[in-house]
Amino acid sequence: MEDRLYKNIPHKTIERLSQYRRALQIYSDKGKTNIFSHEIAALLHITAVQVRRDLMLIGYSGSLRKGYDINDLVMLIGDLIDSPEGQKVAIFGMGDLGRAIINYFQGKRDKLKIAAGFDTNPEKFSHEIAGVNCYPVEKAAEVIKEKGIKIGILTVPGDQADETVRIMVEAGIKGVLNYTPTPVEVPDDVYLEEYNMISSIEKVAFYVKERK
Amino acid sequence: MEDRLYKNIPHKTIERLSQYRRALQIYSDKGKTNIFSHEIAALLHITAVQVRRDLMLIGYSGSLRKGYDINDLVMLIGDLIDSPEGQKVAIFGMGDLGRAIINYFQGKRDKLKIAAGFDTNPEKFSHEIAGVNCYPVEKAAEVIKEKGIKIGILTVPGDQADETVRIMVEAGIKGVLNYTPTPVEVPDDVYLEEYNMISSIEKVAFYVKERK
DNA sequence: TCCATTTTGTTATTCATTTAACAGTGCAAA
DNA sequence: TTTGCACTGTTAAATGAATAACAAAATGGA
Ligand SMILES: NC(=O)c1ccc[n+]([C@@H]2O[C@H](COP(=O)([O-])OP(=O)(O)OC[C@H]3O[C@@H](n4cnc5c(N)ncnc54)[C@H](O)[C@@H]3O)[C@@H](O)[C@H]2O)c1
Ligand SMILES: NC(=O)c1ccc[n+]([C@@H]2O[C@H](COP(=O)([O-])OP(=O)(O)OC[C@H]3O[C@@H](n4cnc5c(N)ncnc54)[C@H](O)[C@@H]3O)[C@@H](O)[C@H]2O)c1
Repeated sequence: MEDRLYKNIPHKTIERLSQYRRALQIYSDKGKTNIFSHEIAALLHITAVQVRRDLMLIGYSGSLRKGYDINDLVMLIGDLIDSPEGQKVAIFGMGDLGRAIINYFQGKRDKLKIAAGFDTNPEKFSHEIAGVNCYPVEKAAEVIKEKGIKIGILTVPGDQADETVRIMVEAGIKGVLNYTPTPVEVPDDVYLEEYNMISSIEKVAFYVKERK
Repeated sequence: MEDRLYKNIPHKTIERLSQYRRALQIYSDKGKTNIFSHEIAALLHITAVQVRRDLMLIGYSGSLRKGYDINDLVMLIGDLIDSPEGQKVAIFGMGDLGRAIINYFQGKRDKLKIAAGFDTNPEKFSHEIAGVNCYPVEKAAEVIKEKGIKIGILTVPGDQADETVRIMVEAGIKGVLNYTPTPVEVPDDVYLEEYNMISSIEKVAFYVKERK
């Protein structure tokens, strides 16, 4: 099974591929058609070896003299990480962070669209944000199934995280990005990614302190 | 040198310690005074072994029958990751994300305070957010030195990231948390942590797609 | 008193990721 | 032609992190 191959790509490589694509766009906009591994590396402040290794894993070969064809590479990365028919995302919790994410993300990616927001506060229902409608959470299952949403971003208050993620999973969400400081649990067939901003800030603070 | 020890603690352990502290608070608020490794593990959805291993690394010993003393542990984690005199943070870019972070973070941590914001847009200067004043970036060096700020969070537009981080470093910032999609470079004596939200979303989308 | 149970602390092992080493190749210049 | 250079692609080694394995200690009950 060909797809199996992709399963063996390290998580970190997937993250970098997403960043390579952005970096390539910058070079492409400058009118360049080809790029060397060390140029990609410089843009991301990583090593050229790592770039080549990542590209090896996705089976792309560059030209020895001209490096990589930017268009080809952008397309190949797209083939790998994008879903051809596109994927839809829902935001749970239309507060400060939820709104910031919508304003920031919407329109950035062709194949990835925020298709709905959910909240418990009726004040949020009236107006849309960057073209995204806000629905009451009670309608989550209905809206998510109707629109075929499979990805959910969790930005409710921490004490609502468990209950909300339960609703998300129930409604058919298969990937959760949790920005809440509360770790949540999902079934095995749901992919979970958590990011704790306070930990990040404290981590930076710790290493600043230690270096003194 | 005793401090050397702490240098060998894995980065991931530092992140978890920050999360342990939050979890411990929850148990403490319930009136509990002691906790077992498997209880901490359950709150964070990790294994008890990992909790014990992390605590071993910071040199804390629990009681065989009663587990860990919550107060002692909270204090020890504080001794390790907090700076006794406190640390100050500056936000560069008082846009949607910068404001969300201030509203969210300010007041959450005793030893970590957002002490200033910086922006180029004069409209931002007039009013403060959650007690945080916004200054023009030209004043960054002055304000940062005066207040003794050592940590900076970068939330300017991507194309301003390089120039802004240069200003930060110049002004004496020793730890940077970059939320911009543009990777930045800092001197060796500055600690850098980058987080790319789009990569995270694309990563979730990728694994959702692959699991089908 | 002694044994079974529970939980800790630590060492050993496995797994994941990065970095290093190097062979191979195409081109340009001698 | 041949040599040197600047790349790529791949295998090998090193580092970092999670998991497994297990000895040791404290308690309660047989
Ligand atoms: N603001 C930040 O910069 C930031 C950073 C990191 C993490 N976070 C976390 O993200 C979450 C949201 O932060 P925020 O600053 O946007 O808070 P917020 O209070 O502005 O927004 C929370 C939103 O969730 C809604 N809500 C409450 N209960 C809900 C439920 N059960 N179902 C659906 N919606 C519900 C509220 O009505 C509100 O609109 C919090 O958990 C916070 O800890 C925020
Ligand atoms: N909003 C989000 O959810 C989100 C998520 C992830 C990453 N980001 C990134 O964070 C950054 C900010 O996002 P945002 O949504 O808050 O954008 P924004 O446009 O709302 O805010 C940017 C702010 O930076 C200020 N600014 C511009 N140039 C500056 C300079 N040279 N020095 C200081 N301040 C300057 C602007 O005046 C503005 O207030 C962007 O790089 C974005 O890609 C945003």
